[in-house]
Amino acid sequence: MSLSDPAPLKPFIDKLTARSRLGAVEQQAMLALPAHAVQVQPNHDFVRLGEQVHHACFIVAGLVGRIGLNRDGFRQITAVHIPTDMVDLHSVVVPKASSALQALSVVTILRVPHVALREMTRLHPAIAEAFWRECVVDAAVLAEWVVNVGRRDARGRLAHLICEIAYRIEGAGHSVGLFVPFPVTQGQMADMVGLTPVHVNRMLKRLRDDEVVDVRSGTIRILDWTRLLDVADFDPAYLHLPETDGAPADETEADRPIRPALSS
Amino acid sequence: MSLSDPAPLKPFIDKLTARSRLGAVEQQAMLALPAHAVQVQPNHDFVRLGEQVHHACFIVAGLVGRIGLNRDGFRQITAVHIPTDMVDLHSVVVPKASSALQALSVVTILRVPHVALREMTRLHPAIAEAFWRECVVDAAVLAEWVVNVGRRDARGRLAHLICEIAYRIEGAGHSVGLFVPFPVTQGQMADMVGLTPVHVNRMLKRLRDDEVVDVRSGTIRILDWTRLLDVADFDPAYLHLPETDGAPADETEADRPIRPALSS
DNA sequence: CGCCTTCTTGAAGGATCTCAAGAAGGGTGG
DNA sequence: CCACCCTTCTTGAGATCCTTCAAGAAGGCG
Repeated sequence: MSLSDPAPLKPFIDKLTARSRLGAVEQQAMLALPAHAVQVQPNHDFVRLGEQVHHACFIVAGLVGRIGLNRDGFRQITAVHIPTDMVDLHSVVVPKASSALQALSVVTILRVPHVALREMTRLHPAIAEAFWRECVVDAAVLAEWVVNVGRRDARGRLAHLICEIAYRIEGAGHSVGLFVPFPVTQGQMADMVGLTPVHVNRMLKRLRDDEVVDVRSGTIRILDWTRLLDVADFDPAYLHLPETDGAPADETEADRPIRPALSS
Repeated sequence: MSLSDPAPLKPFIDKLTARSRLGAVEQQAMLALPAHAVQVQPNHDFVRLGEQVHHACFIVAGLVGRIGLNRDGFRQITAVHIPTDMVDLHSVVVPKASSALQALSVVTILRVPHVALREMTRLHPAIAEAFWRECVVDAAVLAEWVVNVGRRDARGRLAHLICEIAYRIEGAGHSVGLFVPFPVTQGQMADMVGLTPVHVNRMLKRLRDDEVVDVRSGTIRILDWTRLLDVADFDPAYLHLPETDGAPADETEADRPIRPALSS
C-alpha cells in the first residue's frame, strides 16, 4: 500500500456493502487491494478515449466527469463521479475506454490494478456480483440522464442535476446541512445538461431569484427543497440509495419542507 | 423447455461468445436454461416501473423500448432492444425495475427465471462475467445516447440513431443489403431522440430529399452510407461489435461508398 | 496589481415546438 | 371487395425556448 492511510478503500467497501451483502472474508480481501494514489489537475484527461486501461480509479477527493465528444468539438459530460465512486469499474470487463475521464476539479484518485481486481473477483464471486451491481446502478443513472436531457426544459434539467448531486453527495456524507459542495463551473454544468453556459447562467439566476436553490462559488445551497424537487420532477428511486430504496414515494411528499437527511 | 425450437437461446449464446470467451461447458449450461415464450402487443408495458422482476427477457422477434417518463407525461425512450438482445440482464442483480419495458412492435420474448440465471452464474463464474460485460456494453450505448440527445441537432440525432440501429440490426443478421427493418412510428423515433413527432417527420423528409437515408414504412433504406455516417458523426466503436473493435477508424473512410457488411 | 478565467446581462437570430388540418395508410366489418 | 375508422404521416404558420454574439463586471491567483 502506497498510502499513509491504513485503509484508503474503506469508503468504497462501505458503499458496496450498502447495496450488496459481503462477508468479512470479502471485505478483508478488498482492504488488502493494492492502490496507488495520484493527483490530477482540473481539465486533465487521465483516461483518454479508446485507450487500453489497466487500472480502475477510485475517487478520494474531487469530481470526475465522463466526457463524450462531438466531431464539432461540442462536449457532453455523460456522468459525474464524486468521492467514494469507483469511476471506471466497467473497465475491469471492458478495458478499452469508450469515453474519456476528466478531472472537473483537483482530484485525488486511487489507481487499483485490473490484475488485482480480476484475481479478487475470481476468488470471491460475491465481489464480482457486487461490482456488476454497481455498474448496473451507474447505468440506471445514465438512463435517467437521457430522460433529463431529452425531455426536460433548461430549468428542469438543472434542477434535476442539482437534486441528483445533492442526494449523492449527501449519501457520501459530504454535505453540511443544506449546503452541498459542488465545485464546477457553469460551463461544466452546461456540458452536463446539454445547454450553453450563458443559458445555464440565466436559469441558475432564475432558480436563485425564485428562492429555490442558490448555486454559487462551487456550492449548492438549497433554499426550498420541496419546490426544488417539484421543479426537477425528481424521484430518487433510480439512484438505488439504501435509504430511499424502501419508500421512494415518501421522499417527495409535499408537506415536508426539508429533506430530513439533508437538514443539519 | 416450453418451445418447439430445440435451442431458442442459441442466438444469445452466439452474441455472448462474440465478446466473451465461454467454454463448451458454459454453453451447454446456457442451452439447458428454462425459458417461457410470451408474445406482447405493441405499446404494452411487460415490465412496469418500480416492479419487482423475477425473469430476464430475451427478444426473439420485434423491438422493445426502455421507457423513461416525465411527470408531465412526456416519454423518453432510453434504449432500444432488438432480437438477440437480453433486455434486462441487469435485473438479475437489481431486480427492482428502474424503468418500464414496452413492446414497440409485436414482440416475442423468452422469459428466463432469475433463479435459473443466478444458479448458473453461481456455478459458472465465466458466465457471470460475460453477463456483467453485456451490461457494461449496454451502459456504453446509454452514454452515447446522452451525447446524442445533449449535443446534436435534430438531423444529426436521427442520423445517429439510424446508424446505430443499422449496425446493430446488421450485426444480428437481420438486414437485407441496404434495407434495415425498423418497424417503429415517427412518434416512437421522436421519443428516442427527444424531439416532437412533427419535427422528426420534417428531418426524415430532409434526409430523404438529400438522398442520405429513406426511412419509411418500417424500414430504413440507406441511400448514401458515407454521407449518413458524416451527418450522424458516427463512430461505431462504442457498440463494441466484434467486427468493428479491431479497426474502428477504417469504418468511416470516405472513399468507401457502401459499408461492406451492409451490402448484399 | 494585473492577468485570465468565469460570471453576468443584453439583443438578435435560429432551431424546435405548438397548433391545426388535410392526406395517406392499415385494419375491420359489412 | 368496398366502406369506414383510426392511427400515422405530412405540411403550414406562428410562438417559444435556447443559442449566438458581444461586452463589461467579478473573482481567483501569481
